[in-house]
Amino acid sequence: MKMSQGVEWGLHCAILLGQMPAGKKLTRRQLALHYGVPEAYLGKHLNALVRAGVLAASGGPDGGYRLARPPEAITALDIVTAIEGSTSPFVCTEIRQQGAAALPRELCLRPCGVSAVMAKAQAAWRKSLEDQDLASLIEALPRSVRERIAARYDAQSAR
Amino acid sequence: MKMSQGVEWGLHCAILLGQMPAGKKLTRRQLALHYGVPEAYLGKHLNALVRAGVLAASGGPDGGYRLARPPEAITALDIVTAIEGSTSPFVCTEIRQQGAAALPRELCLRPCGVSAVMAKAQAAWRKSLEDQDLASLIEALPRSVRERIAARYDAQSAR
DNA sequence: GCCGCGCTACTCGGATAAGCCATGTCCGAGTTGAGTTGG
DNA sequence: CCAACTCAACTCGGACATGGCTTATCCGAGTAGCGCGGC
Repeated sequence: MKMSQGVEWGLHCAILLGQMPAGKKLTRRQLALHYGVPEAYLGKHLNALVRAGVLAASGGPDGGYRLARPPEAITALDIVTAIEGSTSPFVCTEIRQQGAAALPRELCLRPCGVSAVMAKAQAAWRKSLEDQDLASLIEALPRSVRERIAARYDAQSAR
Repeated sequence: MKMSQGVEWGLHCAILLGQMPAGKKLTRRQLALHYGVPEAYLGKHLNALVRAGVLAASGGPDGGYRLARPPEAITALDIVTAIEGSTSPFVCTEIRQQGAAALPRELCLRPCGVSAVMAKAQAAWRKSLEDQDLASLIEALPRSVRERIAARYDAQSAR
């Protein structure tokens, strides 16, 4: 099992964008240079975030990405599911209904215990991510780090 | 992100083996036929469970697999990690230390917030799986299902 | 009748090939701002 | 001086190659029971 690298990128980019003053945008090139990641591939993941309604993109000169909602209204789960997909990593193929000892349909109305256990664990995982909003992630950054960011992108800011 | 199919197989096989009377073994062929899955590939996952100390395998005539410990001492997490590996699906590549805005080493002594959030979610997932032992999974099976299993593998049983 | 040995059949285990998804890249469509020109 | 038009550069977005991991399979090493032969 391997999670897409884009999740890390998306989270960091969202945290970075959340520190920008209102209206300020960052291009995917800026984001890619900031973290030293391939620009085009990063764009692919940013696009997924736009589709999910987490980021907003605009084209043309002075275009770029910004948060589509205030950081308090964006959870880590929003970002992860936008990039990674909302389908559970575990898929129950109902093997209890297959093979030589297949159970008849009427005994399989309830989900099997295996599926239930995995679903429960997945729910716990999602809950943990849902309880973390972007604002708290930004607040948790050391002051010195936030100052570096602010100094780098002061850019007489908002438009 | 996609979890290996073998996790489902391993869990079901462990539940099945846990219902056998003490000493009774099942060959990988029996297990594969029972669930209608490819025998050789199933063996690969069963082998992983043996390496992890969850199952015990024996060769020769009347060989096969059995639980290495009583069902109460085996958790769902044991089985999942044995097959899926114990490495976290999320790997932090420390992109905060890379790229044009790389942070100096002395500001990165603590793990970054992103890594912490993902690790916390992963811990919640593991905890959920760890709280489920094999015995409770077997107990949760409908009585009719357990009877079918018993009837199928009565085989004057233990050796 | 009993013990030891060899054999055989059966088991698992690791080394060996295809398929699919994540990765990585490219070029094109769309948009916005600025410059220019005419009124 | 102002407004509208044209242009051009810059942006993102989707279509196109590549690699690694999961899947799938085969054959070989090891083992335990069984039968046979000798004592």
